[in-house]
Amino acid sequence: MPADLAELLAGPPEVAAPRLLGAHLVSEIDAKTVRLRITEVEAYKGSDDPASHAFNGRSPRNGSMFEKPGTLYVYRSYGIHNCANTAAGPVGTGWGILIRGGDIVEGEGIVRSRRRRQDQLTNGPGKLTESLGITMEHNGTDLLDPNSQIRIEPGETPHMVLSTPRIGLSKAKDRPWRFVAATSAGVS
DNA sequence: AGGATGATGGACT
DNA sequence: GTCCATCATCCTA
Repeated sequence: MPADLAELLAGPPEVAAPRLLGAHLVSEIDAKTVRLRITEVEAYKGSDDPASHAFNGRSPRNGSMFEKPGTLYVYRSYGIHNCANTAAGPVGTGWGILIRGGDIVEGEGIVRSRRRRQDQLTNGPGKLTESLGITMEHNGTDLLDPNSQIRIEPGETPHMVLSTPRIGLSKAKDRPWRFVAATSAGVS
């Protein structure tokens, strides 16, 4: 819960990502509001990061990650799921933060109507986008604009943050750029 | 509780 | 043709 999200996201993703934990990801689609408290993120650092989609430069697919910090980058994963990132860092760097998980603050009924499975609702990047109704058509949305259908808003600071290697990668497994909010109840 | 697998689209060689 | 920043389901135990 950075004082200023725009300022935070303008910085390097491995610094901004852990501080994004606790912020809210809000979707307001078809007059249905879902609000999540972000609990799990991963940093990707463009041309400095072999695991990043932006490692080989800008392309039609990853273009929105090169836009201003706070721009939503949605990509299709394994032909089935959508995953949501926010652009970070100076324009043109291709740095970004993948939003992997969150806790539902508002709109659980909406989420349940969108998900077939009724457990494990928002604890993975594909599940999270399905729960929020985020699709490719939202690619490029300004997450910092209060008028956007998909937004990030300031939230609460987690008590503790854990960092681990990122999930599902074959490259750059050494970077501990996955960040998880730990509560007093425990972690995962 | 944990490992294997199929689904499926787009980017890239 | 191959490689995925995944998920749900179907096994074996």
